[in-house]
Amino acid sequence: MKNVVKEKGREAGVFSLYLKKKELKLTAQRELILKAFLAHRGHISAEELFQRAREKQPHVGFATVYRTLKHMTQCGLARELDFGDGRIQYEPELDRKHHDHMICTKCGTYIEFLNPQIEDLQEQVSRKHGFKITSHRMQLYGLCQKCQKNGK
Amino acid sequence: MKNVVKEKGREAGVFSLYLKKKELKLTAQRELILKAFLAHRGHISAEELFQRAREKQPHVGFATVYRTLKHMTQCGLARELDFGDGRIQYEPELDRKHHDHMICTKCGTYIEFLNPQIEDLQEQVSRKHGFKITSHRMQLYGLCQKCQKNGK
DNA sequence: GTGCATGCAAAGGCTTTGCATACCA
DNA sequence: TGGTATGCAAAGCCTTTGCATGCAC
Repeated sequence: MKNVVKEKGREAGVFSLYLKKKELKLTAQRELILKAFLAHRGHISAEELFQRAREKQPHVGFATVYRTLKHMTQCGLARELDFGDGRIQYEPELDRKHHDHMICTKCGTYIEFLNPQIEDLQEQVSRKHGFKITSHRMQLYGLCQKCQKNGK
Repeated sequence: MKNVVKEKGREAGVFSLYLKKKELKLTAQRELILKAFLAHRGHISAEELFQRAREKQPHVGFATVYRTLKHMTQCGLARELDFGDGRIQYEPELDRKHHDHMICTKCGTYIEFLNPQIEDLQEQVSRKHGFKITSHRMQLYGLCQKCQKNGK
């Protein structure tokens, strides 16, 4: 039988299944943090997610957010991003197409993009080296349109 | 090895010029750290560079290494790399062709590569978004040939 | 009930900063 | 000589861990 999870969304299903398999528990905090994470729909730092979780439930601890993010990453719900600013960013991953980022070094905005040709070439290059890719990161740094204009 | 000093290489020139321009001083420590950095010819962490500098001059300080790395990065002699392991790696940049990395997630070895087609496509994509690239990072994560075999 | 989960605080790892002294230009 | 640079240690950041208590299963 295909899909068993209905009203909760596929993510919640994935998460609880993952927890069950690992003999972990589905707690109120984990649900809350997952929900807040998904609701944000974009890059978010642990700190920020912590704030959002706290808005709903003032007792949530920092450590719990970190631990939950680890789990969400493990089961493929979240992806870690490293923009080189010294903190890890997370973004929802499940049911999102893979993509890369252009990051404006002036204002911090980012553009998501996906270029199939580049993805192909990455495969080709690694094959040539006998390397087996499991994931990749690509970030283009520079100036967005707006900042280019303002700079002049 | 006392008479070798004549061939200081272009890097030393770049560095002292940079220092002069910024009205900074060329100290023994800065020379030492630069030399150790260039001698290594590969990725190196601040910690490691600190060790190597200490071998030559036992009371070099940690902070000095960090401060010097900043300067070397500023004047284009070094490039910061972030492999996502929580520490910054540095590599010599001047007179080195730009390249990207494949990193084995099992044994940590890395392969450097450059694919002109990918570089072109990066330019194209960003142009399409009105974005002006100043630099980029691309890391492919996966298993190197050796670890693929050992895994089986 | 039994273990895992939580919250708090404290500890870790890497990097930066403050300060008195040392040293280059 | 004056202003940087240095070394040391302490402080900062982000993240992880320890521990007593709480809670899902």
